[in-house]
Amino acid sequence: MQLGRSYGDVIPVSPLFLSNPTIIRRLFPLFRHTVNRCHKHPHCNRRDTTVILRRDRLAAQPYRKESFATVALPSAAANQLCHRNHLPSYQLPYSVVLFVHVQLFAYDTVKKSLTPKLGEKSKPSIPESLIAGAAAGISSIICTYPLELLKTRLTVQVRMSNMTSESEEDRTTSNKADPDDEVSTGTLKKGPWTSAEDAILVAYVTKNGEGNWNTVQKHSGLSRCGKSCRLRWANHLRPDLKKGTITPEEERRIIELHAKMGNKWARMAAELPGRTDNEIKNFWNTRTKRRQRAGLPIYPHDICLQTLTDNAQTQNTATFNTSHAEISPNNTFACPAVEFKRLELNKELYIPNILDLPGGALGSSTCNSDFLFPVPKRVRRADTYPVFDGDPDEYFSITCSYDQNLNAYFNGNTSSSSSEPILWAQKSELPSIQYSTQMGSCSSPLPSLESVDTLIQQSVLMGQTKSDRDSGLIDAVLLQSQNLNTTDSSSQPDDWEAYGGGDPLSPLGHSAASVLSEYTPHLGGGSSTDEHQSVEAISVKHEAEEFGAKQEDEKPNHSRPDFVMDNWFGSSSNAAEEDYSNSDPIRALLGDDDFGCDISPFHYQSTGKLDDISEICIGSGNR
DNA sequence: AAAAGGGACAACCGCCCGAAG
DNA sequence: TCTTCGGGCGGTTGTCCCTTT
Repeated sequence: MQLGRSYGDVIPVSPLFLSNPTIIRRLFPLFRHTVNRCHKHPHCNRRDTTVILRRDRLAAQPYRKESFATVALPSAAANQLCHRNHLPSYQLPYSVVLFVHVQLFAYDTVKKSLTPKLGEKSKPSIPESLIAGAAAGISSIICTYPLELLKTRLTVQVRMSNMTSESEEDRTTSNKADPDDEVSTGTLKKGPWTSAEDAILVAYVTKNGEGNWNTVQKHSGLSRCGKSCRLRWANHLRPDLKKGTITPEEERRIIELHAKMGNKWARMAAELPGRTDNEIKNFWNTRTKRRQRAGLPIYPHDICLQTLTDNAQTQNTATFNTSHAEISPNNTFACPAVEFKRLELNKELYIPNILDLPGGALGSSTCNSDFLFPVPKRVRRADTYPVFDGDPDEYFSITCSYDQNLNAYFNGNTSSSSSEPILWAQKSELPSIQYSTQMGSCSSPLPSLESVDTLIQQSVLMGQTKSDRDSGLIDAVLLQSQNLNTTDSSSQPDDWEAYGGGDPLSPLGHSAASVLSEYTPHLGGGSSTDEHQSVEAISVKHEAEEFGAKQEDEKPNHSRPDFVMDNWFGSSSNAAEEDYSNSDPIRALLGDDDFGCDISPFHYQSTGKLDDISEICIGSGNR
């Protein structure tokens, strides 16, 4: 299967993925999949399923992708899953879960930790913000990535598979460049971003919105300057970014825009949703270079003619206006001499065919000289714009030849192409360099591979320890609380219970989701009203709209995770409730069904349904 | 099959500009 | 007027991957 430059979007999944109806119903629209026999073992009845993320649909439904997260599995379970599914050991299985599940788990974990056991002395009163912060922290480190960042992870894993035995020398080098060193020294970090930094930035922007980039460092702990944060967000992490190569339609639009605007990449990006100025600039420069090398014109003739016509009309309009209205100070008719002068200068270098030039440059006196002749700095006759070869279809016959599937996708016509491979390449979400020095062996990724992973493993395995309170985070909360509460708190009401409202099982009035979104320590800073609207609440609103908001009379709390799940997964039937109450959510979280081993000794009183969990084995796909 | 070369691309940095205080 | 900040853009670098040898 040809996937272009990027192969990270191919995800072999376990059979459980296919057997879970809710996952299929909710996730599969985001994927294309093909089922293949197991080639490794001829007599094996198992079928491999190759799943490809459909980023066009992800982009069309941003609120859905926000609501899923991936969770790393403990290594033992991961190895077992790989073994069962005949996957190489370097492929790390992940669970795909609803983010609200993770939040609920974090909530209950914190709650359990802070609730005094029978006969135990009651704990000091703990500020709500600290409790919520602890839950938020646990949630964030359990979640490996939102689904949208899955590809980043995929790329890393593929790299790991290719790294057989990196020398210790390289590790030493990587240690020297340890970002922690820079953090400790207080200097601002430069260079590629790590996924951990990305996660922090995403969390910060999700919480506080865009803008005030210089405060990001102060409030989030990132050792990055504001501009670096802004660029990272704008060019890489923004959820509305359209990933993938430029489509022919976009390409044509870029050409048109460039013919009108010149190198105004930001303005062009504004006309192309999901594309960044940098992306367009890179595309244009590459395209220009390529076409110059091939001796092809920069602008197809039809665009030249179209722009020429447009500008002629504009000029007529302008002429009409100038004869009937006041002459604006901005009207460039006021200074034609400048344009003529520059035109003469350029004529000395190259007298182009009319079709070689952007129509805007030719037809309008309002254009600037740079765009009139966007020639390279070192002008050689062969490097200037070649004469159009006269074939009107030359340009788009090339691009359209591989675009039929694309058109089907972007036009929403998927029926005819559902069995076709995705032919365009997907962009890698992170610079590859950032992992290259940190990769260890294939079978056991180094903790330094990603600090996030380490945290995840620790977090997921937290319950395997003797005490749930082994979490340093919770200990820190307790410690800080004790510092804050110098008075005896035994007589004070249980804030946690009070916070949770009347429901002894669920976080009711302040759901875990709302708690997490409302109180996030070290991230708080702004105070806009939007900050109190959790991502989940937003998702619920979208979902409620989509499903007609049927239960208005019941006036559900839209921020409640159980409301989310009811809306997403249809029913709140008794059977479902029973199922949920009987399940061990962490077992489900870790894909227990598929492992058949005890990998989750949590004794967890669930507050949410966790019947829609499944694994994704992240690996090298077709490589 | 392996190595080398080169194109394509992503992403970063630095400089500059305009707006706001 | 100066400073700060956000943003735009050009240039550059490093990596991936395909093609050629």
